[in-house]
Amino acid sequence: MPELENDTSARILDEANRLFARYGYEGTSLSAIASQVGIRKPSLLHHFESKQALRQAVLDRLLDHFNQVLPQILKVATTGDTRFEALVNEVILFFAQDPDRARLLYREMLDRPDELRETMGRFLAPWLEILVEYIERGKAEGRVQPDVDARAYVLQTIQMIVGTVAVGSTFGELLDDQGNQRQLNEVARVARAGLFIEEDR
Amino acid sequence: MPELENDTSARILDEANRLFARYGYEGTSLSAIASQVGIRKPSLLHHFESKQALRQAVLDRLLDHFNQVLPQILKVATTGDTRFEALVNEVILFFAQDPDRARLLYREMLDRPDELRETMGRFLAPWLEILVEYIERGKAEGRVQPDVDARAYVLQTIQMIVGTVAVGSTFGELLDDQGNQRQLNEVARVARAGLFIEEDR
DNA sequence: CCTACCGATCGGTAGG
DNA sequence: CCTACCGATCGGTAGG
Repeated sequence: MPELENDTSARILDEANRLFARYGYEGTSLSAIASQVGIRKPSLLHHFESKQALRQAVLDRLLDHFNQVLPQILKVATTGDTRFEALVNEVILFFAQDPDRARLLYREMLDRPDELRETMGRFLAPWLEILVEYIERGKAEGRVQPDVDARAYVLQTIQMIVGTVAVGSTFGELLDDQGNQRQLNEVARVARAGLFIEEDR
Repeated sequence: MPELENDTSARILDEANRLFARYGYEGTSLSAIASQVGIRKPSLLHHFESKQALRQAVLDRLLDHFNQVLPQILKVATTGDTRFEALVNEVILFFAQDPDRARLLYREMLDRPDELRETMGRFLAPWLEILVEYIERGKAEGRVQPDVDARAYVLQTIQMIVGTVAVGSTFGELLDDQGNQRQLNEVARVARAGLFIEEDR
C-alpha cells in the first residue's frame, strides 16, 4: 500500500510549488519545504533525489495538469468565434484558480530560459499547430484580421495570460479590490480585439 | 575628485542589475557581483550598506532612467493616434534595448509584490493620469472603443511589453531567429487593435 | 581598497 | 521516517 508515500510526495510537490512560486527556487530551502510538510530534510530527499529533481517534478506536474484539464475544451470543436473565447477563458481560469501556477512558470522561464524553451516548445507544439491552423482558416473565411502573425499571436496571448496572473498582486491591485478581475477581463477583450474582425462597429 | 568612487558605484549597479536579472536576487551573491567589478566583497559593502540597499538602488536607478528617457515623447503632444503608437514603441524600445531591465523588473514584482505595488503605484501615477485622460477623450471623440477599461488597459499594455521582453528568450525564440522582433510587432499590433476603432476594414 | 574572520545556513550524506 | 554530521558558501564586520 504505497498510498502514504504517494500522499507525502504529493504534499511535498504542493508545498514546493507554493514556496518556489512565492520566494523563487534559490530563495526556498529544502528545510523550509520539509518543515511545511511536517517532516525533516533528509526524509524529503528520500522522495526526491535532489533539489533540482524536485524542481523538475514540480514543473512536470504543472504542465501535465494543464494538459489534463484543457484538451476537452478544444476537442469539442475548433470552429466558431465562441470556441476560441471559451479556450482563452479556460486558460485564464486555469491560472487564476491558483496564481502560484503562473508565478512558478514565469520564474522558471526567467531562471532557465534555454531549458524552458525546449520544454515549452515540446509542450506547446500540438496546441500551436491546432490554433495556428484555426487562425489561418479564420483569415481565409474573413473572420480574422489578415495581418495577424498567427504563431506570434498565440504565444503572445499565452504570455499575456500567464504574466497578468503572475504579477496580479502588483499590477492588478493598483486598481480597486476587483482589480485583478478587471485585468483579466481586459486580457480577454484585447485577445479578442487583436484577432477577429468585428463588423458591427 | 569623487569620480573614481562614482564610477565604481555605477559599475557595481550595472553588474548587480545584470546578475539579479539573470539569476535573481537570491541566486546572486555579493562576491559574484564584486568579482565581476574586479573588487572584493568588503569593498563593495563600502559603496552599498547591504545587499538589500543595493537591490533598492538598482531598482531606483532603473525607474529613474525610464523617467529620464520617456517624458519627452509624451510631452510633445497627447492627441492623435500616431502619438500613442510612438509612446508604445518607445516603451518597447526602452526594454528591448536591454532585456535585463524587463527581467529585473519582473523578478522584483514576483519577489516583493507589496513593495512593488507601492513603488510602481507612485511611479506610474502621473503616466496613468495622462494616458487615462487621453483614452477617455478618444472615447468621446469616437476614436477609441467604448468598452475599453482605460486604467486596466494601460497597466495591461505595460505588463504585455515588460513580460514579452522578459521571457523573450523562452517564447520569442520558439519562432525563428527574428522571433523576438515578431513578438514585439505583435505586441504593438494587439495594443493598437485593443484600443482604436479602425474604420477602414 | 584589502585580509581575516564571524555565525548561520545551504544541499546533501551516513547510518540506522 | 529520524539524528548527526559534512564541506561550502552566504551576508556582514573588524580593523587597518
